[in-house]
Amino acid sequence: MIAKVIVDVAVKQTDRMFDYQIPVKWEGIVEPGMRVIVPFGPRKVQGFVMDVVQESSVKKLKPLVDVLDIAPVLTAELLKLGFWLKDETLCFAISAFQAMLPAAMKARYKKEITLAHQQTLDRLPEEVQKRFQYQERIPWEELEQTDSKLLRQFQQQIKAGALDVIYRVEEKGTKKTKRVIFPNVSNKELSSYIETLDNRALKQRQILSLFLESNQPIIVQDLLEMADTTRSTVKTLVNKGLLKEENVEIYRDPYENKTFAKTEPLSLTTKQETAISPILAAVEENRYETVLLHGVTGSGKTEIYLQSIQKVLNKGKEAIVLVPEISLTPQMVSRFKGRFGSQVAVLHSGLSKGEKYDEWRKIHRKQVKVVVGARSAIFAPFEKLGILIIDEEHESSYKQEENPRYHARDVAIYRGKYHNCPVVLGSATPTLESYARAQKNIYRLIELQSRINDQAMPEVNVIDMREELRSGNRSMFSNSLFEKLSDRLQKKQQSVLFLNRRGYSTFVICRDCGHVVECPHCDISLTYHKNNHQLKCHYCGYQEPMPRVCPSCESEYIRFFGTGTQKVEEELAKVLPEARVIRMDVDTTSRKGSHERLLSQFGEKKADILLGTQMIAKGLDFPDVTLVGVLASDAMLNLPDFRASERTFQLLTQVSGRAGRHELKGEVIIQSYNPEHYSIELASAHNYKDFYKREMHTRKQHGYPPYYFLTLINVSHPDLMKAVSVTEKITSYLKHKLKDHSIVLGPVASAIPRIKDRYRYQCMVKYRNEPNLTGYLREILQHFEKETSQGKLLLSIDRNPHMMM
DNA sequence: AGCACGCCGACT
DNA sequence: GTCGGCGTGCTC
Repeated sequence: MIAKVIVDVAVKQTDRMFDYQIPVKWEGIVEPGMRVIVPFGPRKVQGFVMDVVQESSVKKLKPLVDVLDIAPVLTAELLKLGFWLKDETLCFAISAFQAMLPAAMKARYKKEITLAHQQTLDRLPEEVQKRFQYQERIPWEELEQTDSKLLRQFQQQIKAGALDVIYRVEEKGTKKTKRVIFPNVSNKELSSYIETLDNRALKQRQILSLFLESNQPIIVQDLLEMADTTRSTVKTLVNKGLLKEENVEIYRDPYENKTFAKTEPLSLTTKQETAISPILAAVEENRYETVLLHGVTGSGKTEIYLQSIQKVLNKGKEAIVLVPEISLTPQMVSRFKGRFGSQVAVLHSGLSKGEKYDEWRKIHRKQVKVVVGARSAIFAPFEKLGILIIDEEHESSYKQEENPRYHARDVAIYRGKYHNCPVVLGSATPTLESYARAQKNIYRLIELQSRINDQAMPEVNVIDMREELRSGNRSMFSNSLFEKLSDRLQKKQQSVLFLNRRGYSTFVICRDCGHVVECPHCDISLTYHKNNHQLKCHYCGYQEPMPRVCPSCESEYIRFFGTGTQKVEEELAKVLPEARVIRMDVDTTSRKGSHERLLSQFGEKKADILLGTQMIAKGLDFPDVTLVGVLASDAMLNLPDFRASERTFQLLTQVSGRAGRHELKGEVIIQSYNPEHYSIELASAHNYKDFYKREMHTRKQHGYPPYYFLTLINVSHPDLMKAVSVTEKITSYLKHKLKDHSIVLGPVASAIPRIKDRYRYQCMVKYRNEPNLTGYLREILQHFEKETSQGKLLLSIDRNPHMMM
């Protein structure tokens, strides 16, 4: 039997199947979707079995050397999906498969040197002998670090056959095990043995009767505790052959110390009833359908998800729920765990590699029926999917920004069609793409226009910051915001202050000559970090101390500019010294669990003001928050991205949704330098529909999605001229090949023209119908293959880009 | 990606 | 004359 294998070498030349002989002992065991270890050239690599066949056109096949899985880790569906992803995103097959599995399952490769078989040490050079004194195997990296003379000696011995090179493949993830004890004989024998026990053997008797009662394996620690005894007693019984010890694999449960209050389905409002019925119908009829659930913040979308999932579970099927990375807060997790208990696995970036691996294996072993997770959870290896839900459908985190550059929404729809089940996209601010599809009846549109209990939407005031400036207020808080903050402080209500850092970073500028300190390797200004008084580049990590005088004109008036959360915090302390502030940003939430901890502190009312970046925009639901302030609402508007308006609208709507979700009425203050901009005006009026119409109009005018498809080709090279000329070649090739009404733009420098000493150029294609474009793009990759594989030239193609930079 | 093979320049 | 540079091509 022959296995067709995709090997773990992500380059063009090996992006195909290689045939291997399946040794007789594994015939019938090796199946498509399993991981194997195969010899590849002189070394060994991991691979995925794609198919098992009878014949091969290759003459001398090597046998595969190991099988890593008992059951396939990729289902037949996922194998097919992998090739679809490869076609769709122009990535290598191996990259597609690796994206579907937890990182812990990726192979690690080790090269080591050992003494050849039957070789004695004394024949080797002294230096070499020394190295083998304390270890049988010497890691290759260790040798590479030593002097070249020794390295050469080793190489000679390898050539002479006295030393062997061995290639090992290891799994990154480790399985955690625990020792359990269980009876080695029948219950009958056990009880009869108890009779014969000496009267002094109290503990032994106790232990054995515990097993008679429970009839199942007991973890050693638990057993010791239950019988209040020590290892030696247990050992005695094991030695007598009555009990047996064994290691069993256990799962790390990231939520093991938390209890989730069991929740019962809430009774739905009439509006929710109407909204859920088409979803339930699709579940019932095993019918694929994509439903766009457009519900304002606080309209009760989650309860709709929960009850739809309940229906799916009742049918014996499984569910995947995607939530944006950032909102995988305990609040969201506990709603799912509370309703479905141990049937839920959670997959998000807050977990360690090992924890993710364990959660994934729960899915693989069908021990759970519901997965709640970030983007990659869309690949959960379920085989009886009954529903796929993407909450906050518009979130940019659903698009992967590295190969394979997929969008979770597309994968969800692929899987929904495969499993004949509904896909639900939920959002208060759907992407224009999705809403347009709903308008064209490609998706079914379900709208929830009002909040639960008809709670009013918060009142939104837009403050013109130019006016403030004119009237002499140069602080970052408008008078109105300041007054409201003090008011809440007095009433002992809470406020949330939102600072959008993207676009407004704390760059350093000289007030005399206007010189801005930039990164020497990237064309971007450095950001000031207060804690260590350093200037840092966000793209390459370069750091330098904050200069005391301007590097250009030596003026002393060099200051940092812009508003970081740290700066806001300081200002707050000046104007509202009595306010207790919790600051949430990358700096304060980098440690594991700190995100969660800060939020719960705020929830316990240990602070009056929550100040933060993007990460506090979504999903938070605190009853005493009655004021939300957005400090710089238009920071994003000026980014070089055709979605800037859409992002601003989404963000403002999301942020406003944080206020007044319960009995207390909410109020929102939006500070802006562009108050008349339609994103800001319409967001403050809670008017999605008009925003949609308005924005669709601009998209049509400028030839952007949803009217046009987009493909972005990024070229980067250390040599500026080379970067330009390659982009130029690509651009003219595409112009030549594509239809006249398709638009090929370029070569243009990227928004950040240089990162890590590489010049960056791009070519953008706008088109409506180009069935052969994928082929042309493949041609381009092929044409530059040699140059890209040498590492100097970097080409990346993004079909449906979300980041234009 | 690794690794071997092979062809040119500067060294014991 | 050999060592070692890295361009080229292959991996079932």
